[in-house]
Amino acid sequence: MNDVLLSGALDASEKGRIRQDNEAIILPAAEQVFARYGFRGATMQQIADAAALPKANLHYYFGNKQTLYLRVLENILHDWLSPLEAISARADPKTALAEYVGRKITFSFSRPAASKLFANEILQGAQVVHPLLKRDLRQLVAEKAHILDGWIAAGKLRTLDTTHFFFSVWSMTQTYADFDIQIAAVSGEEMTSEAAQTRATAHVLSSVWRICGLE
Amino acid sequence: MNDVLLSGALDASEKGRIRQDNEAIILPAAEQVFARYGFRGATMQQIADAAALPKANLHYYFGNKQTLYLRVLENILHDWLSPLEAISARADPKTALAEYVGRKITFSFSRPAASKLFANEILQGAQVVHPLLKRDLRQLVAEKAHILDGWIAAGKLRTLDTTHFFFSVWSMTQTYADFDIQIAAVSGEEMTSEAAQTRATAHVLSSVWRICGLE
DNA sequence: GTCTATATCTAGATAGAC
DNA sequence: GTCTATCTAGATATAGAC
Repeated sequence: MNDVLLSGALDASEKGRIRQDNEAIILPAAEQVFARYGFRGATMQQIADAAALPKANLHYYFGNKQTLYLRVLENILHDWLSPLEAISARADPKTALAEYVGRKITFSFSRPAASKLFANEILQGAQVVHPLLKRDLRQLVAEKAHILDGWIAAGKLRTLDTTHFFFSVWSMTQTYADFDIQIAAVSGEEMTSEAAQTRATAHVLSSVWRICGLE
Repeated sequence: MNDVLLSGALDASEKGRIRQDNEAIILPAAEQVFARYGFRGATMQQIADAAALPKANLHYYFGNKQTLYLRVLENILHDWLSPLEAISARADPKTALAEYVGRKITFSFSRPAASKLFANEILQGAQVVHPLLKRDLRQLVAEKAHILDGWIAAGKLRTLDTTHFFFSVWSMTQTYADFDIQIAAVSGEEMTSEAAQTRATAHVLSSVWRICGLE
């Protein structure tokens, strides 16, 4: 007799492994669906279909829709924020900005669903991430803006509003993910090809440099 | 006896007036709710509550949710597009761009819900407006990019990708509506004050001018 | 740990009295 | 033209056999 099959009993490590595997299937599926419809518009059934699992399994692993949404959002936040590391006081301004813009736009092209989910979250009131924006992101931007102000004082950059500068860079880079459909429709080509992405990156980087008086 | 009250009969002009009045109450309420939750996330009950009318009245005036959404979106599209009029071949480049950026950012500050609804529509797949983007908007942008290319050829502007330039200007200006919550959280102030809006406009305009080599 | 069947609630939409 | 009551479909969530 096979007790494992009959009773469903699994030893601790096996149980953990199965859970890990299934969560790794469910979370990306949920990211896609939440990205497209927002929290309220997304349905557990759609996510289940995208993951090719019965709907009940999602509840077994995540309890409820809200928790699943939180888990997906957590995974995104780190990757959304990490490009800011490129801006450090010691770095060369032009190189640092190139790395920052490059990492932001690479995120848009490689994980458009993640960017869209974040956009939906903010657009729909930032119910979940508002505390994080108000504390952590505000603090982080203040630090990085201070570094830019230092570069301006040292005559390395033209004068500009360094806080609004970040709003501009975020929007110019994220638009390639969030508004990809509009961009494809207007430009007449999908931005999936290497060449198209290189062209977009060159345009944004050149724009950012010009804003800073570096070109 | 008052036949009007008892039978509900109204003469044609009165019927039209009541309809006009009620639609004028329902449409802005619908704009707010669709902007916040997208088409699928929004509920007719929420819209009814926002309009302070029974839910059945929405169906009486608009038939169904889809039609109501279409009517709201139609009202937005014209105002979203019209700033492009500022770009004309005969205009002075610096003045034309100032007017264009000014009108785009004014739209963001004066009608944030309209901008958000449009953003949600694109973000969630552009189910409704995709044909319009692919035909009308593409054509319009091609014309305006051609004008900018002419200015570049005439040495009035620095070399730049004039199509991607529009993606950048749209994103930089619309971010003040679509991501207003993030901007308020990070900058520490609501962008509702005259002074804050003037500062944002100055930053974006100056950035656009620098991208074009006009400053 | 899986998955069918189901309970419960809320959505869009309509009927019909007023 | 208004609005309560209600229909039906589809949503989240759970029970319970396997």
